[in-house]
Amino acid sequence: MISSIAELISDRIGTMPAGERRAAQTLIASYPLIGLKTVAEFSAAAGVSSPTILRFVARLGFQNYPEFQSALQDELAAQLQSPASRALNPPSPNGGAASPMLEATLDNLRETFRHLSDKQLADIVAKLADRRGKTFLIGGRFTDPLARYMAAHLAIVQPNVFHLAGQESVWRDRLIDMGKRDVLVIFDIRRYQDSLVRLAETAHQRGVQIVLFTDQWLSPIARFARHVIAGRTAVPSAWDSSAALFVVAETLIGAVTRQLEADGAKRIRELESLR
Amino acid sequence: MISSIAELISDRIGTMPAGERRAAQTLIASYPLIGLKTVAEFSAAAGVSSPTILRFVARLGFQNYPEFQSALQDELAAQLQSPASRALNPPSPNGGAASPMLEATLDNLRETFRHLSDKQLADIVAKLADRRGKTFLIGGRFTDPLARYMAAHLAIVQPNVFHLAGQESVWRDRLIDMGKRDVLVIFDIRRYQDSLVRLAETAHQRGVQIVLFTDQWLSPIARFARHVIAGRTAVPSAWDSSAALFVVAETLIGAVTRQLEADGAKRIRELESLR
DNA sequence: GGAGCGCTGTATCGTATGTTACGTATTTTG
DNA sequence: CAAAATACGTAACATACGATACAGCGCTCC
Repeated sequence: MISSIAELISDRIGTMPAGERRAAQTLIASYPLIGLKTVAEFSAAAGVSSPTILRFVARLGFQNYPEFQSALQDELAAQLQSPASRALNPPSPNGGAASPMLEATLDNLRETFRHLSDKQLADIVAKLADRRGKTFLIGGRFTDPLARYMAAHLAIVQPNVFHLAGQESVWRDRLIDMGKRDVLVIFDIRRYQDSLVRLAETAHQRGVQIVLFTDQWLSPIARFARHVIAGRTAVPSAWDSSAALFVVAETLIGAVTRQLEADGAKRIRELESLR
Repeated sequence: MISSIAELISDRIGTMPAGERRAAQTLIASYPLIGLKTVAEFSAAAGVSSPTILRFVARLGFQNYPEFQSALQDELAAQLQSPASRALNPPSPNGGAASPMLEATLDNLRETFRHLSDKQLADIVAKLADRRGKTFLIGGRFTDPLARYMAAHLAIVQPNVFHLAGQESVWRDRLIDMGKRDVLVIFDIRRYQDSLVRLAETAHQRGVQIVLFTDQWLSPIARFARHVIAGRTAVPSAWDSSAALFVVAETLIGAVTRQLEADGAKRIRELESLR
């Protein structure tokens, strides 16, 4: 079974004429980057002419050069999705059925945070900790519990935190309460829910800042969002995983709490004396 | 010091207009692959027009689109050269407040699963997938969302799954419905809630099997529980983390679904035909 | 409420890119 | 050794890609 293009090449390199073999070797040498550049650059690097490059990719079975490049990109995508950790990590000490799930989740967490900058988090924290506005939270069919989880914590450290529960018609009416200073935190992963998109659109029109938790394919709500957190959701299961978004939510909860403490919010002091 | 383009983007994303910000978010979400494709594909993925993409790369300081792509490719090249360094990267590339939280969570996950035997998981899965009994789920102040999350999934793959919501007096009455064949899944971490303990005790007396998700110090409910899942909760935050329990829950959800598929449950087949 | 500014998309343009045809060189085979 | 077949590069071509000019729109600030 030949899975990668590199294998395909080494499989057929024996049957190639001299020029094409040089192309193959050049590509393998700095795989796969040369293949992503233009035919002219590739041919120059290999020291052959451009038609030779094209004949080379044709021999590999591709209809044209762009198709070849797309294949390389897809390969790269797959490689980047599941980072090297899988190759490094010792064959899991706990070899059972749980382990692939755990490994995938660990990867998802690392990848999610790798794509998340401190600045972005800091911006969101600043907005959430801004006590001048209200905070609303809502999620989709499977992610609404995450909205509840976040709301449960935030509502303790600051006032004016509301989880939008119940039927669509109910929380749509809450739009009246939302204005420019307010934040709407939405959790929405595939399959994206129309009702949430409509909510987001209306809220956006009212000037509400939207913080969106979504998956890496980005909910259409990203269009209206001020801040987008894209979490990895792929796991070996029939369901997508929201674990990465959950951990980001916990991180934000912690950071907002710390921020409010730093601000010396009276509420925090009162809370501590209550305990 | 700004080294990667991703950093550059998150640094300036705050100063960008809406359209360009969408471009930035799209790129970050599946970094850096979209940026290697054509302007047209990039713009389509981001849901903006091509000129917006070009303005976006111009704002990042690139003279033209090809130059931007070259920069991305160079970055990729450096990354692919030393794949190990990226996965390990102890001096976190993202050294701020988020990282300790992430590290602690990763540790918690690993530790939690290390203390979790396959057999234990298998037993719980078998019980949850047993269609002869009903499944009830409930959680505490902060963990009830986890119960909801689990219920939302389980209720799809099998009938008779109920989340106990609302006031204590309400769900206490549901005890009447519970019998020997039924399962009660309880989430309870510090500070343990008396109301849940009382519920667990009564349910236990009625012969209900209890599956308890708790922290490493074990809720008093452990005394009545048939199965206990102890998750690590310590993180550098004012709050405890439920992430480990969340991931165990997702693992169980996936395993139960797989089990039911293996059992050839009619419901699963019907579900698939519905989609 | 009105004027100005900035952002965004549509449509057009020039060009760099991939593609192909053809002629020459090189190798292979009878 | 000759003749044919294969391989390779040059050059012309067409397409699709990135770039730009312009107009419409919404927003902010007087």
